Amino acid sequence: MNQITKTSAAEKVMVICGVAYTMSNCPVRDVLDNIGGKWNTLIIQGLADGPVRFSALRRMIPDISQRMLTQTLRDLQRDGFLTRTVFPTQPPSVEYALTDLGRSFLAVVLQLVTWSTDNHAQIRDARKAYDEAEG
Amino acid sequence: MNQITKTSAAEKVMVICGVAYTMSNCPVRDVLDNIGGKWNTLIIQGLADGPVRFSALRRMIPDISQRMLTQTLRDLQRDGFLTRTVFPTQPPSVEYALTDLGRSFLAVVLQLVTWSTDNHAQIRDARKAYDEAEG
DNA sequence: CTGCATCCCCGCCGATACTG
DNA sequence: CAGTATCGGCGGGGATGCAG
Repeated sequence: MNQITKTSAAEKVMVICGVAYTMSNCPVRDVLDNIGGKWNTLIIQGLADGPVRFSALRRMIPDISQRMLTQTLRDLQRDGFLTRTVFPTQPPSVEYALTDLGRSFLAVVLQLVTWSTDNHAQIRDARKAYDEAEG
Repeated sequence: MNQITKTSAAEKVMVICGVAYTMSNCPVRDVLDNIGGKWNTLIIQGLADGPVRFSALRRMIPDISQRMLTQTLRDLQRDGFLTRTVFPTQPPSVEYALTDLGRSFLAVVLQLVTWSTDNHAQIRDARKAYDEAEG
C-alpha cells in the first residue's frame, strides 16, 4: 500500500517515496518552506548574477517591505543558501551572495519557473473552465 | 539591471527571467500556491500510481483532516491537476486521478523531493551552525 | 544604509458537528 | 462514503517608527 503519512502511537510520521520522516525533520518540508514563502524564490533569483547589496535587492524587488527582506534573507542564510558579509564602511554596507547550495537550489527554482511558464496557459484555462461550470 | 519586481504608476509588476507579470497573473505564483500548501504535494504523490478514492487518500495521509483533503482536492481539480469522477453507487464513491498536467507536475515535485533528500543534511548542518553561532 | 520592534490584519488550517 | 458548515488559533506578512 502506498501510504504517505501515518500516525503512530506517539509520533506523526510521513512516508515519502518509501522513506519515513517525522513532520519536523522532513527534508521536503524544509525545502518547501524556502519555496512556498512569498519572497524566497525572488530573492534567490535576484542573487543569480552575483553578490548584491541590501539596498540593491530592495530596488530589484520594490514590492517587498524591508521587514520581509531582512527576515527572508536571514532565513535563507540560516539554511545555508546564501552568505552575508558586512563591510565596515560608514555607513555600513552588507552584501549577500549565493552559496554553492544556493546556486544548486537556484537550478531547481529555475526549473520551477520554466514549468510554470510552459503550463501557465493550461492552468488558467482549467481554472476558468472550472469557475464557469460551478459558478 | 536585473530588476525582479517594479512598481509602476498603477500596477505592481514583477519581472521574472526578463518577463513582466502582475502579482495576480504571475505563473510562478499560481504554481507556488500548489507547492507551498501543506498537503498539495503529498496528495499529488498519493495519486502517482493511479486513481484513488477519497477514503483511500485519507488512509494514505492520516494526518490530514477531511476538511483540508476536500479543499485541497478541489483546488487541485480547479487548476487542472486532477479529475474527480463520481460513481453512482450506494453509498456513493468518488475517484481522483491525475491529469496529464498533473503527471507533468508530479515530475517537478519528484525532482523537488530528490533535491530535498540529497541536500537535507547540508541544510540541517547549516541551520545548526547558524543557531549555535547566534544563540 | 541596514536592521529591529511593534501593532495588526487576514487567510491557512485544525477540530468538531451535521447532511445526502 | 463523501462531503459541508462553523468556530477559533496561529502565523505570515504589511505599515510604521526607532536605532546604530
